[in-house]
Amino acid sequence: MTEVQSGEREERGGGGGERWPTVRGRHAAAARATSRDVARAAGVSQATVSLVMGEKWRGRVSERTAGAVRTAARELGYRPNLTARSLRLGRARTALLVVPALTNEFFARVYTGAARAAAEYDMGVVLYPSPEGTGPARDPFASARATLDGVIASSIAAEALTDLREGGLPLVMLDSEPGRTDAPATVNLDIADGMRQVTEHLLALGHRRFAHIAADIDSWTFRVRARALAEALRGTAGTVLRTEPAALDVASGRLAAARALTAPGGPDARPTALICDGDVLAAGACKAARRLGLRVPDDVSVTGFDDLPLASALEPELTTVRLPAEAVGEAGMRALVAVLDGGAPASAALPVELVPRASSGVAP
Amino acid sequence: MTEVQSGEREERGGGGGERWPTVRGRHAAAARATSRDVARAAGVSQATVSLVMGEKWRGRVSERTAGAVRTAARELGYRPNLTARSLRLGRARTALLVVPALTNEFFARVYTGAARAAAEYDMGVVLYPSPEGTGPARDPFASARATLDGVIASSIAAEALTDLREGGLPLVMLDSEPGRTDAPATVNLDIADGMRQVTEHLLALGHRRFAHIAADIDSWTFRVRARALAEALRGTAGTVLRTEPAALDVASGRLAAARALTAPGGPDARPTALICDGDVLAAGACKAARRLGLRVPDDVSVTGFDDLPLASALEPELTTVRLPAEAVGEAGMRALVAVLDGGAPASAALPVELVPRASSGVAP
DNA sequence: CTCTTCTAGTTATACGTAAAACCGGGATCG
DNA sequence: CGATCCCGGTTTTACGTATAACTAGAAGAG
Repeated sequence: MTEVQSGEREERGGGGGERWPTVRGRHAAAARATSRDVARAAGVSQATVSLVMGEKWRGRVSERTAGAVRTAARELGYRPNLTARSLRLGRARTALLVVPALTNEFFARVYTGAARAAAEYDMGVVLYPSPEGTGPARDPFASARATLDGVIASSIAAEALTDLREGGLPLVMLDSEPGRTDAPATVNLDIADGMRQVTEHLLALGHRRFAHIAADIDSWTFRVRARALAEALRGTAGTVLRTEPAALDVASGRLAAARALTAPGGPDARPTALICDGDVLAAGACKAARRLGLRVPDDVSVTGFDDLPLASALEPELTTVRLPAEAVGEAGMRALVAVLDGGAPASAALPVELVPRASSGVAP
Repeated sequence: MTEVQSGEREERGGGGGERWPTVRGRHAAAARATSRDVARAAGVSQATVSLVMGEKWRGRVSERTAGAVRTAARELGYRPNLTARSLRLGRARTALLVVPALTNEFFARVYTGAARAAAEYDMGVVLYPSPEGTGPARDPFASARATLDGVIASSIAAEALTDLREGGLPLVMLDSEPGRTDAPATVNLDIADGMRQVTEHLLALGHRRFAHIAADIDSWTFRVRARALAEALRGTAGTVLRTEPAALDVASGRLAAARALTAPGGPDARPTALICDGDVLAAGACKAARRLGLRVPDDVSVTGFDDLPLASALEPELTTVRLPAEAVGEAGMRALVAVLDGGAPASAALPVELVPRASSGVAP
């Protein structure tokens, strides 16, 4: 693999040579049949072909002619040029989905849901793996190689969205603080409820001393979790909550959990439940516990968040919160279409679900 | 969430109403400045704007005028309409990436790599989560909402590609049988070498009785693994290989491994190493071993494939084979660009790397 | 019989851009 | 001094489609 440094590209374009590596000439594929070719073959005008292909020929074209056009189209292997169509219509039927990182399965699933919903509206979704994806693509709108009708931004801080707003396109925010943005529509997960369910599940199992292995990312979803956890504990007397921040990977989770489990005060002060902000962190927490000679869940319960495949691959299987990622993408797409149709701004919050498994048990 | 059945859509479009839910009218955003607007503001012709913005004004436009154009463009917030540009140029600078499932992190990483490489060529990548993604999108070319310059297909059986070939576009195949297709270019992983490394690693640890927990998918990558494994064992006397097929999930891996570990012949005939076709299967295999009271790696070694984050989240951490997924996507994109530039068909095989970790140890 | 309406199309135009072809005038050259 | 060449632009055209505006003929209305 040749390493390619894609450093600063000069804006003035001064020097010699092409601005980009050449991708020249048309390939054989460019010999596609156009609507005019079909028209010629069918002995009609181009407009008629357009009418027939667009299924808009109610009373405008006879059944005979329409049949001839369709036959000709099929024989020539005609496919309408979507670029030309987009230009003509002024709409590309394409949405841009901005996600932090596609390798996070949550976002892959959001994409899947969005793409599925888009297909129902004969729309497409193009991805922009965003800000933190440090690739050379700087401009979301240019990275989409087509005109865009709208933008769906998932889990992006409202502040980081200024360049998206700049485009002036309809914007739907997913998984972001409701009300904080002036986006016409938002779709959120009821994260607070998820955290509440986790907490109550553990309280019901008799736990009183908790540690929150908290993602050290300053975003809405994690702030909500911390708040919901604190509130849920408030209802029960004699609870203790300790918070340990961690980056979102296994190793950090392990370190944070180790800190929580070895805090001064001895075994009697040790938390009996580790509430983690993600399954990945929970995996680390399990490691930490085992390394300290503690059994999960007998000595310490561990809970995750997200319900990744990882959660059921671990041993013991993780108690976690299932997030309807596809549904988020789907709802986001529908919301965008609603906005494009001139609908009123709307917000939705999707329910999440506690999945009790083997990593949580009665308090020791 | 409203459930939406997106069943068969009639091709004839007979009935009443619109074919698709409406997405009508232009949004406020459509009031974008065009090159003509910029021209007017700068007091030049549209052609001049095009020249300046295209960085092709070597000796054609004076520094003064170019400056005026750029100023006007900035003030009007001008962004060239990529759809129009694509139409004019006959190339969309867009490639279609066909993957089996984006939720498989391998493919998410392939996409990431392809997108990064694409950006270097000022190209874009649009996804088509393919055949098995049973969504309503049937037509890869229509699902991309733009004209395409080429197609990159990852891990798709050559037979399933007929409708991709039909488009007549340049095609690059990733991770597929070299020579089997007439694709102008292919990029493969040296899977055989990976399996060889695993086998030799285990042989060196003294293992002689193996079980191959094999993906029950009939694709090139898995056929190669089985063959390479068998060949690698051939060099050593007294080795035993048993094959257990499994679907690509944890539960199936567990069942297959359980079958392998409880086969008749008692502990002396039991395999001491489980070679799994994927980390997910390996996770299942570890579960099976532990459930049978066997310790990993003391009683039985387990190896995976892929080096997903899962591999290092498990306990013990998995010995596995790291696949340079981003590099595959990157090389695929570069190969496509080469083909578009009229280059000769080429094939590449990328090296893979054994990552020895805690799940493999000396034979008991 | 004339006027309207309907049918089944056609002609013409616009979307926004890139680039080929053109063009006026000053400098250069033989 | 006339022909040539560059410089710095402008005019024009084409990409492929969708659709508004038009039209020729037939049928029906009054």
